[in-house]
Amino acid sequence: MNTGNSRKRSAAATPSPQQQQKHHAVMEEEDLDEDVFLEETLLQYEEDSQVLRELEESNAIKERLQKWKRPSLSQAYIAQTQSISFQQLEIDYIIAASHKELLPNSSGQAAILRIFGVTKEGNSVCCHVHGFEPYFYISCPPGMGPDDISRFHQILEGRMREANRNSNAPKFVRRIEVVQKRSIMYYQQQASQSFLKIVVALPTMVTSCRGILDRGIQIDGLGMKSFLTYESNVLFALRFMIDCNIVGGNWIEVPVGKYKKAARNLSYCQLEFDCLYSDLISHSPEGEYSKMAPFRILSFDIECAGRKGHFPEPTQDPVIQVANLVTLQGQDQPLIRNVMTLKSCSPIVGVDIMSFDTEKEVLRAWRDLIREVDPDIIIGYNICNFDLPYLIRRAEVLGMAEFPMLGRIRNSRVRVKDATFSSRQHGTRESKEITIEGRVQFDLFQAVQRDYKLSSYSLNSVSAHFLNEQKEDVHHSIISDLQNGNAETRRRLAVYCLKDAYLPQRLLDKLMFIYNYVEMARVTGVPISFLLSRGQSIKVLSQLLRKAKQKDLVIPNAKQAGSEQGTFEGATVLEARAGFYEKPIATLDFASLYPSIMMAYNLCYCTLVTPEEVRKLNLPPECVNKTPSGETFVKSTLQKGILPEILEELLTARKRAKADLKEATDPRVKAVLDGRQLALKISANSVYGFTGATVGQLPCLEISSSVTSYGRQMIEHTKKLVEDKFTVLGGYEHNAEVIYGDTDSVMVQFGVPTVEEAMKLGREAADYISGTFIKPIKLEFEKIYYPYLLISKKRYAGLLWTNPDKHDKMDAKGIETVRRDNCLLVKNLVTECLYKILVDRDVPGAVQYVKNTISDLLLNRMDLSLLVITKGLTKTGDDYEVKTAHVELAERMRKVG
DNA sequence: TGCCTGGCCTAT
DNA sequence: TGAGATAGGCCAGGCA
Repeated sequence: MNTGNSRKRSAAATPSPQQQQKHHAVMEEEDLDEDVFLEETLLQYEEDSQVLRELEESNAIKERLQKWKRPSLSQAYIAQTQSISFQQLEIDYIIAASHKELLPNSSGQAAILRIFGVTKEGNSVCCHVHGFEPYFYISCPPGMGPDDISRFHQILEGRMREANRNSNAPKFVRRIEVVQKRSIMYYQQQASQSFLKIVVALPTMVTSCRGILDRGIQIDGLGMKSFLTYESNVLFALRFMIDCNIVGGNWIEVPVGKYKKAARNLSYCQLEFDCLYSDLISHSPEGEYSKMAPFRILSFDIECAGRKGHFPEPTQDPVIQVANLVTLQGQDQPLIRNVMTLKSCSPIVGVDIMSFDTEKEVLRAWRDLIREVDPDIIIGYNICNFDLPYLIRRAEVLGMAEFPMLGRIRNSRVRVKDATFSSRQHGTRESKEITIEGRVQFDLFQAVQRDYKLSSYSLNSVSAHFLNEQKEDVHHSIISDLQNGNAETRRRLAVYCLKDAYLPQRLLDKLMFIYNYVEMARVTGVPISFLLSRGQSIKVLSQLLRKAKQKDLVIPNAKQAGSEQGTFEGATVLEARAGFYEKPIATLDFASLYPSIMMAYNLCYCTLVTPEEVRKLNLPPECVNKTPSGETFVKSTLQKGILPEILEELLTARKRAKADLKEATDPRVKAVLDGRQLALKISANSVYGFTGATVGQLPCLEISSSVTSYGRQMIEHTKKLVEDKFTVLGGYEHNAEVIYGDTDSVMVQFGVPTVEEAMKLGREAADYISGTFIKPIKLEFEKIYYPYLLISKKRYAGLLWTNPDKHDKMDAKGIETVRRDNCLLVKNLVTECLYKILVDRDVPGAVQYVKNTISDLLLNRMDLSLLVITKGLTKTGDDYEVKTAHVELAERMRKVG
């Protein structure tokens, strides 16, 4: 890599001194934030950094600061003659006094939303949004008139005051409106009914108010009455996004005249202003607005001088180096390469080295870098659970109160919270939650762990896997020695540290995380930060709330809405006729099985009919479907389900994205589109899981058990149809046999000897059977396995063919070769066996191979202990058990063969 | 030795 | 207040 070259390029990207000068003149005239910003920054240095003040004189520092800074604001922004468009990355809110000018009739404290983002020129934005109020719904008791509502309001206000005695809020319940809505639960004949929209002063009051209504309140004439609340568990920032049609990572525009420049800057952002929520224009992410702003991405890594044999602890072990890499989104070379070292460090070509005498200065310099560079996204490897908490704790230990001001809000500290994330999918994980206001944290460790199944998640092995690149070879144990050496040894450490900052950036690019995550945020509507910190269900809920809002439906907050807790029956796995098949096996698959079932049978919360209602309403049989699990849903002629509608939109959008992807030539556009089609597919598949999540937001087991019951029926139907139609009696050469099938697939032996013939029959069968199902359920011919080794349910291997000329690859499912709980020896042994069986077609040879390998190992125990790290060996200390397991495996293969 | 249970990991 | 689902194979370890 030519670092000299990239340095020149990055220098050209920042404005020339002359340009700066020009802006400066204008700015002085207008007394603008740029200038104030600079002044305040310098003041800050005087306050808390003596060393920097001394160096302030030096040109090197000025140059460095110049390079770190964002591009200056253009004239039009400064003069406020242009609307402000920016890509939003983060939205949060604060509690503060209402804006007098924008909301003259309001008083007291209010929630003010803050949207952080970047303009297409690369200027940072902090937009304070006023006037959006927290609210939720309850259904309106019948016969409630305006007087009753006003009385109800008074009672509720009183109860709220009682429950929040420490609060000095002038008012809790701002107002109660009657609105026409309908619950999303169950099919209902009347178009809508009255609901009360309860608007409260602050977001936290929603929870408190819900509690009161849950427990019940005394109402004249009605007695003690408890209320089911609706949409009372929607996080305030998400509520705002939904109501304003804002999706994660989209572009927002505030027209000229609609924004007021803040009198005092609360943030370090270049453009900071106030506006009303009703004046925001949210652009859907299409065309120009599907592009990405040039975010600033900081990748960093720290090194600590741990004591020998101990993992570094912030209470004792100092931070000795911090490496930083700053890259603009969309560029392939970093803008800044920097290392901060404790004690001197020899130069590294193309790297800005800052050396300090004390650890405090190192930490302070890093804080200053964050402030000056102003990154939108902070990345690294395991930064959320190691580097960031370590830095913060370490600064605490050193008594540096000024350190943890890393966010975009002036004088505001980062917040650290212990959090646990537990799901059946990922298990229970302890983690630290660190809030850095206005900046997105993206931990590559978390992202890779979520999105990829690997045997090891160390930075080294992940880099080797995806990048074919390894870490610099420096062992932990010698870090302290390198630090205590000289400028040369510390240079070696710095190179290591830099590489650890460089690899996460490479992974981010290679795996296209920015594109994929921004697209996921856009498709599902949640903020980007939710994608790493929250589960799958918030994404479905966000889509559901958006769709429900369009249709004037409201979502109840009840945990077991409409379904008794419990478990439900899943999919059918057809009996596996274990064996070694030397004739081609055709695989027929249902495309997106569960989504298409939900669409075909209109399964939704709002189409479900309770057994009592079925009797009461006396619905004509042609208007309803009774599912194989015994539930009733109305057909779309009476009421179209919103889950099916969401799914249709997701799947048609995916088709379009895939079509556009074919047309696209620009690699960036391609990346966006590929990220989008992936996000759309994942989203469609998680809707079913959402309805079956008994500990989720809106479980509905009637839906999920109906989905699986249709699935079971379909796979049995498919098996029967294939075996009935493709027979000698039916005019075919052989009788077809379904030898296996799982959930949405059947494996068929048509009896023909060639791949080509099997493909032809596979296609014919898929078309024929598809014709017997309701749209959009479709059975597709997918691939041929030839030969095919079926060991048992969920365990098989075969050579996979998608065209008749040559096989694509060897494919193995569920076998030791794909499992991560076996030692490498077992894995390699079995892979070799499969190769011999499937490619060489030599089953006795495979068995002999296993026996030979094992007896070799028996002869050489040394090799064994080096190679085998098995559960059997480590747990029992008896390696013989492990070997019997291998022999058994070989025996089984022999039997099967 | 066979039978059962819990833990782990995978298939879909 | 935060968490997609079930089916199923195989092993370790306890017990008789």
